[in-house]
Amino acid sequence: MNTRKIRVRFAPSPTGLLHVGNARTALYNWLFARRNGGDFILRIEDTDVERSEARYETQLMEDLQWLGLDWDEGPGEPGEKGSKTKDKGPNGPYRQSERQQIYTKLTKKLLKDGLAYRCFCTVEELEADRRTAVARHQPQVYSGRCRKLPLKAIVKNLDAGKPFTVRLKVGEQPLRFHDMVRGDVEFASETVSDPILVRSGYENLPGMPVYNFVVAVDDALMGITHVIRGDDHISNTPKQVAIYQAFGWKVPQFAHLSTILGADRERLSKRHGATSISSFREMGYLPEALINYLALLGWGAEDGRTETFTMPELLKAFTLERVTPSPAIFDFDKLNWLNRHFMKTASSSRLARLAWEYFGFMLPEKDQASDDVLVWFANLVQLFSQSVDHLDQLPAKALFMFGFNATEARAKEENAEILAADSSRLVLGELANRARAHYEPVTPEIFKEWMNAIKEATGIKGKELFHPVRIALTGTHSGPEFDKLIPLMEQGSTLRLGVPSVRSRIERFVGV
RNA sequence: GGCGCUAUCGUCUAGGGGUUAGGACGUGAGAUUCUCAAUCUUAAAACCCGGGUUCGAUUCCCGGUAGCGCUACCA
Repeated sequence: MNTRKIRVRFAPSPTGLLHVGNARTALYNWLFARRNGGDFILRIEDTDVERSEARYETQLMEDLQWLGLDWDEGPGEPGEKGSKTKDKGPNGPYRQSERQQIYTKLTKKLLKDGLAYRCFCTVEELEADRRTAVARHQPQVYSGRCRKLPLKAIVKNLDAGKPFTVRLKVGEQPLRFHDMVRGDVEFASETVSDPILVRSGYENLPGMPVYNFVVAVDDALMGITHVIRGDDHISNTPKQVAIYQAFGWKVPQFAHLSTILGADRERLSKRHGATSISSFREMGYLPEALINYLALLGWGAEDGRTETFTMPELLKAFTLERVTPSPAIFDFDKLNWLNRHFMKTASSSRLARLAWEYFGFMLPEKDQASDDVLVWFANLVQLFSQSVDHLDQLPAKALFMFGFNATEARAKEENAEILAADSSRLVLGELANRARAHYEPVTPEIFKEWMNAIKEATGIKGKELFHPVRIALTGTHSGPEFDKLIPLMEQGSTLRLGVPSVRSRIERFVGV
């Protein structure tokens, strides 16, 4: 029955970093739009002048782009740090701060049509009403005192220069809307009462419109067909519906997404650790892992078992009908699992490119690195990324590749214990003998021969054999397989990165 | 206080009037490996409570409880 093109919007306020909750809202909007051939609109709700900052707006757009969520209409592309950009799309402006005249014009219309009225009640009066309402166990709503103010009284107040707010006249009928996630929702009109549309102001100096007014106006004027947002807006929705009705606008479909909670069941916040998209990026999470995880937080595939999705797969599978209404706790473990999954499927060159920055002084400037270094590093990243949750953990794991402190390795408590054994001394002695007599690069084959020979000569095998050798080479008794490690060390030692060769490691550790 | 939303393993979820209540993360055990990670196998683990409807409710209805949200001239 509704053949209008689907149009959805994501409307963040630039008062801080984009966090995972909002990012999920953006994702669901984007998926819904893309899947149904609709438009995804980005609108900046920057009416809170105190807290809004242009740099957050830029950051916001960069975060969305990083996630792969592009918009059809909105404030252009992110500009130079915090500079405002030109609108893209025919329904702008897309910043609420630039839409004031629109709101003022519509307020006048409402007033003229008798659908809204000036309210001269003071904050103190309102506060008193509220207190009595609570005492009487009644809803705290506006009494409607100024609704029936005779014209004479209004003129008198205006002449006296009294400031006023503008309130909407809400009718008797219950306010209903359909929620695609929760079904039909209904509010009795007396629990909504006459909401303020415009803050205190004067005839010649109108006040600022309030949020509920501007969202409804913007959504309607921008032709939004589906409002997908957080469930903290459910209680606002009847007010917005009343506004739509006053203007005679078609009420959109709503879909209210559940809250994302921390492990303590409180709303997820900075207190729970990293929650902003940019912090996840900085930690070396892959965008596709975050997207996949966010998709799973409050939605499940139809087959009830698929957990990993690429973006095209998500696009195919996602429907609003399968979004769950109950709140979800953010599970860092599962995110980590997904990130490990996507690190395995990512190409080693991409991983290497992303991981480069975490290695700081260990590596040369990226654009000055030779191809040999690039290839070597890609191999290193591929090997070590198997044992990390996210990329920024890589340098700690691979540190021993770049330098080797024999004294420190010996001093470590768990190492000292192993090294103290007679068998270890024997093994390392044998190893040193072989290394001394060997001037060619060590291959995994040669290394294997050494180990076999040592095993024969000493009768030591298994842990007693490998543990001390691993410590001598890497400084710890855990790490990747020697087959992979040995070539990496040998190749690395030719690259002027300060990577010690196998032989030099042994020499440094055992002594010459 | 009022209004609203929500309720299946620890977590994310599937399911739905009769099921061995399924999957995934995490956890335990085992296999593998020199070790860690990975991988494979395997185990433990859930329908908030009380009424009603019904031959039968975890599923439908009502109530309670709990959590969360809104209750602003914030967004």
